[in-house]
Amino acid sequence: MKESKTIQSVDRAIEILSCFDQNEKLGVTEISKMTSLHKSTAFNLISTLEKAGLLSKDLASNKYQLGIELFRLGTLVNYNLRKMCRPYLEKLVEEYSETVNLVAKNESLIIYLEKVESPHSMRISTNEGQKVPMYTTAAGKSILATFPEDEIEKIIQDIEYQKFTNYTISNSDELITHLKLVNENGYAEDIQEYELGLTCVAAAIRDYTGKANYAISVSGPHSRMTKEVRKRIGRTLVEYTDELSKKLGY
Amino acid sequence: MKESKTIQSVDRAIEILSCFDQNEKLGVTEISKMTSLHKSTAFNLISTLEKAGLLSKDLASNKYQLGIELFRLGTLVNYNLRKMCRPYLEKLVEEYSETVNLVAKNESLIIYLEKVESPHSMRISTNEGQKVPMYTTAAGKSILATFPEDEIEKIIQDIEYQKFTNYTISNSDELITHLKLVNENGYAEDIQEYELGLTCVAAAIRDYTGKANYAISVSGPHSRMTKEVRKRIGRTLVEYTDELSKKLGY
DNA sequence: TACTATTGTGCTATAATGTAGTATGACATT
DNA sequence: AATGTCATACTACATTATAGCACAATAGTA
Repeated sequence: MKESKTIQSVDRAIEILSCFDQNEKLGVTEISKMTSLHKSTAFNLISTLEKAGLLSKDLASNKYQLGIELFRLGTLVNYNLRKMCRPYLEKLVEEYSETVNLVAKNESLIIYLEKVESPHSMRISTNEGQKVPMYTTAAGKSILATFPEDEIEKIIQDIEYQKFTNYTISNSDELITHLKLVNENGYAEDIQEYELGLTCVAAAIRDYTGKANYAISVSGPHSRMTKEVRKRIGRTLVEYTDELSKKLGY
Repeated sequence: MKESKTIQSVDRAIEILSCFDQNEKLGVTEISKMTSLHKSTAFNLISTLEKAGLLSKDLASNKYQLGIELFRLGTLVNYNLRKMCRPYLEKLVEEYSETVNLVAKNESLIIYLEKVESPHSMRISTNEGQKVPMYTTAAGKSILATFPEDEIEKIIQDIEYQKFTNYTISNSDELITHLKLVNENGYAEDIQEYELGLTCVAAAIRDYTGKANYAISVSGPHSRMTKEVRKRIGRTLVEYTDELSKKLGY
């Protein structure tokens, strides 16, 4: 991939939007400091974004926040895929009464695209838009396992293992063992690897190349996610994701 | 409001993103035609957006689509408000078993921010990000009714009434009558005005100025939304939205 | 109440940037 | 094999965004 030139003002505008990762509301000066842009430059960019609805001004505090138009554009992302998967997510919740997520690969992370929540009051609750490392989630592992070995090698090299629980995968050998198991079973498990008490089963959705960018995962409290239950969920997931993969041309 | 100057390249970049309203996937040439930009200019803008993750290239078709980063930014919009309202939406679904929406004002339209769906198989299903005229929805009317008379006048002037059903409000007098009723009751009704068989009740959430930018609406099949039911829902909505308004400093 | 600090916003000259035109190579279709 | 269409690369030039300064409004402090 060539280092293509980017357009400065667009880059800067996007950088400004990204400032709102940490803060909900920001003033011009704050933004200019965070981005190291001249206050005047920041102001012009902000005004442009505001006029387009990507930012909106809060009249109470005279600060800016992310605008509705950005929300609307966000809902269009992967719209068809999400629409296509939704009935499957709902079926899964009906069958197993656990929270079901559709996730997408994003660099070395996965991001939660869509969820249907468990009806139980003790349930797993994820947030759409949330990002989590691949190696520590069932969904991430199920996606990773679809990649050819040499690519996996490359991806694995850059992982900085972080110990979330006692069960978290903490080195590449462990991860590769896991991935092999995933390919044998067709689905991946995460048994309290990311959070104590949280256990997930996931299977990947492949496209026409055989690679996966998406996965469906079922997450429940460890106590309810017994070996037996996980096996049943896994089988259903494989069935559903196979159907979806076919629809994507696999 | 002064006609502030906007930054051309940022404007153009946003225009490119908006092209994906109609089409999920677009090539460089298509985009350059839609935006009347030189192909080369479009390419540079697209590359910039792609590098930032706001667009992503589909390797199969060599076309571009909206990127995950845009989705992630979208989930941050009004995050706190949505989080604050969610428990109320859920309570409403539990109590009335109809689909509940949180909507926001956006110019002369309302946009669906968040929903919790009815458990019934016959249910109203809206899409987050969808836009609908204010005058033809309970939510829109409930918001409009909170504005001072002179502002209402101004907004009403620009409405182009479109007849969706036999019950659709079709002129400003009718609308004003409706709005008066909304202020008497504290909540708004839409009885098959937008779509036959679809009936809604809504109440607005006010901020510290007394104006409303958000509303909660309950939507159900007309057959289930009897006068009696609407009244009960209305009262609950007023109670909940009052609580929420207080949290916003009203 | 007066004073100070900090804010958002407006303006302009200039230097840096984005732009359009052209070129190329890849792929598909005929 | 030839033609057309596509995404992508490069460069010179003119347009554009930028930084610096100025100012008014607000918030905070003495």
